[in-house]
Amino acid sequence: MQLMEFKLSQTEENYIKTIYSIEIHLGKSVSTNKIAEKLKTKASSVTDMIQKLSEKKLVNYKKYQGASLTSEGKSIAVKIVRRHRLWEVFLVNNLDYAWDEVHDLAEQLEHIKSKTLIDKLEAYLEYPTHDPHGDPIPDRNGNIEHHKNIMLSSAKVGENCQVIGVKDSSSSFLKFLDKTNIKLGSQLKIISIEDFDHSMIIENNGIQNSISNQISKNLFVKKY
Amino acid sequence: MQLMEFKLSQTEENYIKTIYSIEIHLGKSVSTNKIAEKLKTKASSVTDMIQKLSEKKLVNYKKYQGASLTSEGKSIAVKIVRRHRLWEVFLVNNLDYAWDEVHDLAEQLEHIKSKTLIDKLEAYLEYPTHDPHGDPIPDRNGNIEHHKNIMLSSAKVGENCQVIGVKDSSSSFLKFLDKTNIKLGSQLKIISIEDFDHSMIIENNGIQNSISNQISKNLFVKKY
DNA sequence: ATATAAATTTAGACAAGTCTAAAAAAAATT
DNA sequence: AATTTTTTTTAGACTTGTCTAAATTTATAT
Ligand SMILES: [Mn+2]
Ligand SMILES: [Mn+2]
Ligand SMILES: [Mn+2]
Ligand SMILES: [Mn+2]
Repeated sequence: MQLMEFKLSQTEENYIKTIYSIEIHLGKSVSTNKIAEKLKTKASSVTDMIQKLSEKKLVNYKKYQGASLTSEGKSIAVKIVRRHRLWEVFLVNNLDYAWDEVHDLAEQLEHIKSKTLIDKLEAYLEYPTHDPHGDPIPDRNGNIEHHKNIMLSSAKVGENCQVIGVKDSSSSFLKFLDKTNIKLGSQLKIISIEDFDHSMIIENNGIQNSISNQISKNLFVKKY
Repeated sequence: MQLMEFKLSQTEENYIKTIYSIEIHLGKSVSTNKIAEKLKTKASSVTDMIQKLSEKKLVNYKKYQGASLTSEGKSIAVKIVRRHRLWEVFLVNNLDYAWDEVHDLAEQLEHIKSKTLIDKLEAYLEYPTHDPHGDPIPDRNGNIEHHKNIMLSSAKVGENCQVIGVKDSSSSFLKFLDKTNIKLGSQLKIISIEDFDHSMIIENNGIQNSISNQISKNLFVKKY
């Protein structure tokens, strides 16, 4: 059966993307309330929409059992994520936005409909593999690299880590990182870990800083 | 009275832009039917919308008298035109689209809401003054150059003209120009004009071509 | 096992924008 | 001036997506 081309509304796309991101995160089907919370809408509205998406075979749904994406729904979600992240790259690399400023704009731009636009944008940006927050960009066929979930918080004293992504993309978190001079690529050495609250002293560029567990739990790193 | 910031829907913006372009063209208030035709909607829908825009003081409206933009409405329209044309420049200059492919995409992109995006895009594009069809781009204060309405059709035998814009931006017209090797900046010499149908023989880059009146009426030129 | 609490779904209403059909006004013809 | 035609407006219905309030189901706690 060939992939039908769907013309989805902006709203439908937002629901699909939201279900996708929660499902990835939790690894199981997504509750009505979770979706409502993330979309800042009401549970009753969510029920309506997932029933509609279920009729379109984009969502698996049984009453009171939560929702999960079908493979077709997942493939649409990945396309939306691809558009979102490529636009974020453009905004940061070309238009000189800071990494904490681009999310809301990308939320709009990801819904622009065109058969050719995103591939042309990707070529213009020279095929970036990650967005400004370190998240992988799916390729044109929907293949997406798996984020290895190593958080800074799991590192041990004496280890060296390189920052490769942020879990929380909120402006307040990103601005804190700017202030502390932590960016993608930063090389951090764990000097010590406080038993009581799991805060860490890290060395970054020769400078030592204390970092709360709240922070270290939101930084993806790779050890080296 | 200070300029209120309006949050208009995409639909409202499209009505305003449509009224603007017809009003500019005709120089008088715009009939319900004309708007309906251009927006491919029904007259009754148009009546509803212009009444709504009238309540918002963006449109002057008296029953059965057609609609015209207030100065506030006009200022909004110019902003939309600015966004449209800057996006068209980006699509052609940076993403390698042809000039006949960008209109529908710009129709979507012009509705992206942001206080900063368009000025940043304009800077990135290095402050272009005209879009790919030769139409002037309003500056950030809403000032827009007046197109001098000299059409190629009004040129006389022996005169030299430079193409500076197209009146019709339809894909079929633009593709015809591509085929005939006429582009913005092309220098045309009028070799002869046929009395019967006002078709012209023009010389372009050393090559002579016959051009119908339909064509010459849709090319903005300046004489030199 | 029952009672209580929490989550989910249904029912009914509303706003935005659209449409068709009918009524009213304006314009064009005779 | 009266009639016909065209344009515009109104009335009522429909769609998408939202909400509140009430009903139902599932989960939790006694
Ligand atoms: Mn984002
Ligand atoms: Mn991102
Ligand atoms: Mn255009
Ligand atoms: Mn244009």
